[in-house]
Amino acid sequence: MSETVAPPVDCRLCPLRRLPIFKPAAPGELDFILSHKRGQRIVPEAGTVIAEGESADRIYTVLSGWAFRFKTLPDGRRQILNFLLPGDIVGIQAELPGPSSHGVDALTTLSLCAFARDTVWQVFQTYPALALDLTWLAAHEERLVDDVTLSVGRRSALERMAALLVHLYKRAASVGLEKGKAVQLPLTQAHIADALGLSIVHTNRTLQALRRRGLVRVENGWFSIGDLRALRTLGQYWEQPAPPRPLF
Amino acid sequence: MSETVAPPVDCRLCPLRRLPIFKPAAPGELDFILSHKRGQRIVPEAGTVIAEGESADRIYTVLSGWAFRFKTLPDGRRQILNFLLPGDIVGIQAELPGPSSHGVDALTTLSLCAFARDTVWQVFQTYPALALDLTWLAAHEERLVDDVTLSVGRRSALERMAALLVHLYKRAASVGLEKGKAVQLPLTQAHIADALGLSIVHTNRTLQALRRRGLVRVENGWFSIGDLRALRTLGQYWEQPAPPRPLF
DNA sequence: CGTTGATTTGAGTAAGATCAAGTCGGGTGG
DNA sequence: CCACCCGACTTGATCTTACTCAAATCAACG
Repeated sequence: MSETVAPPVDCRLCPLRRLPIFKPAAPGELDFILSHKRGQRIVPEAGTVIAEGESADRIYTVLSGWAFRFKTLPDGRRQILNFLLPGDIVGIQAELPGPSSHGVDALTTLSLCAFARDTVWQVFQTYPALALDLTWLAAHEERLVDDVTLSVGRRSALERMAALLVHLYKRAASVGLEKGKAVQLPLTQAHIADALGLSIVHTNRTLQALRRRGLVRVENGWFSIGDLRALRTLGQYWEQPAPPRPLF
Repeated sequence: MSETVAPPVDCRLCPLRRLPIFKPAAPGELDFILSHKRGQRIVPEAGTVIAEGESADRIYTVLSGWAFRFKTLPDGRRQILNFLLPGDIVGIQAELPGPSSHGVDALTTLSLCAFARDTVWQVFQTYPALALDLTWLAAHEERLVDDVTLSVGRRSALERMAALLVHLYKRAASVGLEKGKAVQLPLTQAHIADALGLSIVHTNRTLQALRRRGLVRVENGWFSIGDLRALRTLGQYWEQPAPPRPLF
């Protein structure tokens, strides 16, 4: 897997920080983060960020691109746990040393800001506020997984699909990936199936059902929502309004 | 809901700390924790610890008893996200102020050690190592939810049941709830159904299938495992060996 | 005893899985 | 340029798992 490590992007110029969903960094924090940064890691489309069951010595922030977290059963069945977009952090949940209980794969070319694992400890020792931010990010991720669990456990296929699409659309839009009324959706139907706990065939038919009803449009990698209200109602999906989130 | 607030149990005498799965507290930490403790909260069986959608001003550690975390859809369908046993922490994931995205109910009479929410911030400011422990506990919980998601999304009913029972047995045993070869299982089949994303009827039949095969025994609230190896194989469930965990 | 909640059983149904062929592009090599 | 290949997507048919509906049993409890 051809990978690149590029010179670090200067955090003070980070394009993500200009987005309104991220809260501004406190004085000093940005310099601290920058000083601990170990460079960019570029993972190609479909590449492995963290292999399931291997221990990683880095943690990352997604600078650009899409990825996903997953687990597999010994016999190969895979469940996608959540998706990672710019601003998300990769690998704090593996805080305890030892093998990662999940894998992370890239959906698109992925640019990651890399940090040594023990940066976490430095943060806790010297920037309690930033440490709390990290914990916030971890807790936020858990919340996303909670939602997925609810979906997979208790929503019908159609409802799951509706909820997932609204979720992804909103998240992509919130990090500036909306172009007009559409966002790029770099997922194959196999990914969607693994995220929803469905077979590929049924995923296909379910997606078609939503299309037929005019609720969503999907065309060569882009997708847009035809009727947001109807999709939300169908999926019983309303995310709680989110205050600006930290960006590590 | 009749509730009690009792005088705090002295953390230095906490019976949980003697269990081998918990790592010893560093000097000073125990006094710190004790000094921030706001007393015991006793929640009766089936009582509400945190109502879904309400903001809680406390966080808790489970001293004794069982509870569970759940989410519901607007139409009432419920998904149990994970179970809480002695030593687990309740409510850090709601670190951001605002309504809790999940509810917590007691399965048995529950004894909780209560702390003010801003204790978290105090911890981060004054005991970085303890703060890291809190984050570890949060990350650990996420891992449990990851497992549930995998189960609900990709395991068959029988596999899910097998995996859940092994999981619960091991956890109960690890906090000293094993009596001989059995542990008390304070769940109704409705709880199991909501944890596995199944209907009650199917849960019942699935459980019977495991019983018929001699893999588990369940009798009036107690349960024991007939064939651990077979259950693990059936459920494709092997937890990773866990180092001693922090206890807040 | 009567009530209530939990568990169990039976019968019929439906959602979603599986199996098996397609189609439809976008490359690649000849 | 064209044949072919491969992966993603579709479609149809059939099968299974798990859901729903309905009712019976059972135990605890007042």
